[in-house]
Amino acid sequence: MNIPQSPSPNFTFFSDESLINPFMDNFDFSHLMFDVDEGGNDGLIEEETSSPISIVSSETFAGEISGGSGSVTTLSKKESTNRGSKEGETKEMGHRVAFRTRSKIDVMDDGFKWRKYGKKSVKNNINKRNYYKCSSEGCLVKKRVERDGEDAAYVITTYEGVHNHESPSHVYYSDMVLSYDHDKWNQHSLLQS
DNA sequence: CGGGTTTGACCTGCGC
DNA sequence: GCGCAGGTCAAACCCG
Repeated sequence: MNIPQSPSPNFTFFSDESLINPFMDNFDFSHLMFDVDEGGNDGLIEEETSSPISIVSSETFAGEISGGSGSVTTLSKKESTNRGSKEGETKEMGHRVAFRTRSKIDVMDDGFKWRKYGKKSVKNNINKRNYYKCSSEGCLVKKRVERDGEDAAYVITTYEGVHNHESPSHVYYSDMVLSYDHDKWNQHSLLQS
């Protein structure tokens, strides 16, 4: 079983509440979901058969991993397996990370610069889904942001891909975050084992 | 003027 | 094959 060092190598800004106290006035974690290249089949997937991003199933872990303040779920990599051979060379879907947070604001500042490129209404959700790309040159990371259809107080943010650069925030916080991640993923390791 | 947002059109995959 | 839904494009627009 392979445990990632981070759900998204360059996405670490949210990882420590102490780093973003002002921001935490506006949201708190409800769920953390992630998907990685390897080890994406370590059992948790089984609960995601009906939906790659199942908020309900992730509740299962809420109490176990951190006393209910948050949860972690590995997502099935449906897109990659489906498209696999055809688009594998063009799509850099190595990582997909989804967060479900309770937030007053739709777009959370994760330290990266995003450019909005689309907005769609999706089925079973009265709220629109927003599509963002990383503004950095050559960086293909994408982000989807949508309000939870069942509870608009929650925002579902999905990251796809890996940044090929560091964010300003990452530079400042990397040291602390690294230590945090280590503990966090150890927890995850225990959970899965 | 450059960069970001908006928004309708278009493309693609999937289920029937 | 067709229709639907999700994802992306790109022109127009906005703003600092």
